[in-house]
Amino acid sequence: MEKVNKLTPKEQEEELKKLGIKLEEKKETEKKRGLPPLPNIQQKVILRFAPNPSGPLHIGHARAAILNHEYAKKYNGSLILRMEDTDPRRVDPEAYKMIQEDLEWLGIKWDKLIIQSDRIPIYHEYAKKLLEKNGGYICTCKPEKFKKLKDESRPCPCRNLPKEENLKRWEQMHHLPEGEAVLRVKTDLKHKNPAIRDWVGLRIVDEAHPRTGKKYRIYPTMNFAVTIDDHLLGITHVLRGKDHITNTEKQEYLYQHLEWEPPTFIHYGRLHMENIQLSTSKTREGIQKGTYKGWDDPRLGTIRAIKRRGIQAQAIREAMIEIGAKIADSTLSWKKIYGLNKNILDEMANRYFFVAEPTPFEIKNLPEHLKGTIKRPLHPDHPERGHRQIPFNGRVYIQKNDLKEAKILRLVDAVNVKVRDKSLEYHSRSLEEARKHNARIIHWIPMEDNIPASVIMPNTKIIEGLLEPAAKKLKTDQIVQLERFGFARVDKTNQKTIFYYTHK
RNA sequence: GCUCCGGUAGUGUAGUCCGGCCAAUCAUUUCGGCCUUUCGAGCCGAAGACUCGGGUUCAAAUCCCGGCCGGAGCACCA
Repeated sequence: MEKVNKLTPKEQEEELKKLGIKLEEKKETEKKRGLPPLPNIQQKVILRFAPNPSGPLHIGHARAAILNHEYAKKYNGSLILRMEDTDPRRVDPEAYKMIQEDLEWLGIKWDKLIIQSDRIPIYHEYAKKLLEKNGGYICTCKPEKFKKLKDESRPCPCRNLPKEENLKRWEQMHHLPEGEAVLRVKTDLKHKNPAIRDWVGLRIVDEAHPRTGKKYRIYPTMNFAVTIDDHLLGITHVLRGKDHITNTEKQEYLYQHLEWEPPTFIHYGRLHMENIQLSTSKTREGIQKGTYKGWDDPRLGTIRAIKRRGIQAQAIREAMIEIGAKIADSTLSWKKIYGLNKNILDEMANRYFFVAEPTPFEIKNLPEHLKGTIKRPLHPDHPERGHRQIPFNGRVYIQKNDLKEAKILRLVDAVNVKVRDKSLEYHSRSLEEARKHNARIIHWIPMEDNIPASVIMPNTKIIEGLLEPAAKKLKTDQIVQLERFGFARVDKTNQKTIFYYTHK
């Protein structure tokens, strides 16, 4: 083993060739990765992603969206984006747009967009049908009274009304004040889970809807609207969180009443994100209080925050595919995301010098002929991308923390210097000399030609510094590696270049 | 409290249905070496797990029972 490790990569390769061994096993196992097959594939697979438009998407939504999208692709099926806005009080009018932006960034394409508030008449129509089939009833009981009866598995007086009476009550319901009547779906009053017993399908809401105003007063509940839509849209598989397990059970009664075949339901566990709370309502609160700067505050787990930090959609996608749709909860670690992201970024990000907390020096006794311009590749593995030029005249900024305990330093591609108290003195030129003295190789910035910059860290701390002149060409959204500092995304490029730090 | 569900390395995941080929997969992570004018990348290698206790069986990560731990639901929210 030790012997092998001492060999250079090339020698190792040659050794392998001699022995007739080929390194191809890795590729085979990679092909095995991916999502497990979906059960009950008979016809064209139709899936949906159905968010409540109450804010932009976060990493938890990304899982639902990506999983549905991946399965749709896998089976050449289609994906429907459905906005579930049947509670006027829980709608943020901005969210319709934000959700679509977030999905586009994630690389998710949907075949059809459905907005439930456009479909209220459809739900009313099926409400009537349900009453005609005697699968539901209009209940005018006080909530407390109904709850008491329900908990004792007893029917309320409204339950056994004839359907003609229910249809009449349905018409009257349109003029009743909020809270006075609901349409209940008949289930099993003896069901061991009281929540399932005769659940509410439609209710009166006296609140202007951001999209339809006061046009409607009777809105379906999520369970009612979802069932009708999933059937009408031909959804074959429903992939959703395990918090919907009892909803699935509720919905099954409605499928029975309407004599429809339910889709295949798959529930996955909760997704936590290390050190981050994902709740949209709590995030909104934080923004209103001023704790967060906005939906894209780098401390948040929203898609826009992650994007702003330079995380690639592909990294998120890979992580989600790996987590999959199993029922056990899982915690996504930043390390995992960073690792996946780095694989992508390292290849694409060009390199630049950024000196944090710059300290100025004039190198003493620098031979005149060593002044000039140094050239460094934009990417060490891709010389074809070109080079950047950095003027060197002995007057430089270097990073404060590079001076600690340093005796001899090499300014990369330039010269070696001796560190004395608070000054730098020319020592030698060659790299070999630097190696001999075990000098740390550090980056630097010319004193006359540089660009002010700051890097916003994931905890919102700001690190001030200077950039090399070639960084003038940087444009917003480009991702670079600041050598020896880390990857960062260009956020603004005015007088000063502003970066968002991605990771090491 | 009641009802349901889960528990494989630091994290995620494969294997669990149909017990043996599991001295347990892959990714990420961490560490060591090689290479390198970035502490990056690459290459080589290593570390690290079946929640616990019983039972069934020739044989258990896998089947059964119980404990522990965790989660979900118990709305006129989604």
